[in-house]
Amino acid sequence: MEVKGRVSNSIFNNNNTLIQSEDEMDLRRGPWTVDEDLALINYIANNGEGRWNSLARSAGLKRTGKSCRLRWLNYLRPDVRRGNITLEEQLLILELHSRWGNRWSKIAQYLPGRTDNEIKNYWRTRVQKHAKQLKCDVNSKQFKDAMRYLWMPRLVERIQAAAASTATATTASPAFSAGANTTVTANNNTTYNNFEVHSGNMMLAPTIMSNNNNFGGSHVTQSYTTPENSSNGTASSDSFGTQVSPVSDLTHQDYYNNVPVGSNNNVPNPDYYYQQAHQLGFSDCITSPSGMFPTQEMEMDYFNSMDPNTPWIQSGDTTDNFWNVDNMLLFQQLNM
DNA sequence: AACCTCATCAACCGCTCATGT
DNA sequence: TACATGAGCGGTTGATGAGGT
Repeated sequence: MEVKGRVSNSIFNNNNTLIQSEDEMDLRRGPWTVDEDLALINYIANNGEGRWNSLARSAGLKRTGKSCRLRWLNYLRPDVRRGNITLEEQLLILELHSRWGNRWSKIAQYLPGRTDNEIKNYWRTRVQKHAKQLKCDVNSKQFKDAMRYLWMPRLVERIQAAAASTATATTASPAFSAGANTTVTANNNTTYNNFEVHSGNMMLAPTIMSNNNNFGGSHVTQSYTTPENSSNGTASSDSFGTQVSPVSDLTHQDYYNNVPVGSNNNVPNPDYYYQQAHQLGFSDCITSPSGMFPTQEMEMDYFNSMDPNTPWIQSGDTTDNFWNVDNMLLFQQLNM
């Protein structure tokens, strides 16, 4: 397939004499062919990259310099990492995006081998999908809270679980504790079914058995203890001193050096996210009534905004759903 | 089998910033 | 200092394939 298009600049020689006007040029657009790729790779191998407009001409490519640069950086570069975004990478993207917003190229610097384009695509297709499911804007406070206090800790747990299952032949330690009651009554007598224990803090599931969507004044009156949690309340205060460096001048290695790791030593400590909330002034984080949100207000905002028909439980890709198969099973057990 | 919908991702576009003259 | 050019960034588009009906 050959797609021809106009270019934005005419070509001049060293004497600034017009060699070829825009209209005379016959530039290709659209998908790159294997031959074009080879031409670009060979040229860069011999001459290096940079000066993309002249490179395109010298390499005999009927492409704009921009197009060559993009093709090289996003696809042909030898250190481009391909394949699915890992859990660790997902976590990092969420974390860094919460700091920097849509600074894709900056975020990409912290994910070796990943391109800004790839991260941007990930964000648009996966993350924004969740926002859509929750019927809230991806930049809204509610969604950011959900991301920080639901999604990210969940990712950390799953990373830990994966690491644990790799490290030992035994079953990965469950992030959830059985035996918790299935019904919780709030101050306003709203009854919540279908909750789970989440890193020792109870997390309300979306199925809220209430006739009243207004959470005014409500909070959950029970808390739960898990093996992980048993140390949270006491030890975490000591570890609050661990901080990630200020945003501006972190290097990629700095970042990894500063994110506290759990006992596994390879993965971040899930407490980290709760600790960060604490540092932000949400000192109720760990002991909040529901354990889910740093403040009751956040919890109310979040649940008030939720549509009871939100499709939280979905089939398909479990790598980025809040509710994966494990959670579903627990969910069912708790409600038998 | 044909059609439709949706997710994914490569590629393009317009803009800004940096650098050279 | 002003202008031209190249490089890079973020937003958007469109081709493609997978899955559902």
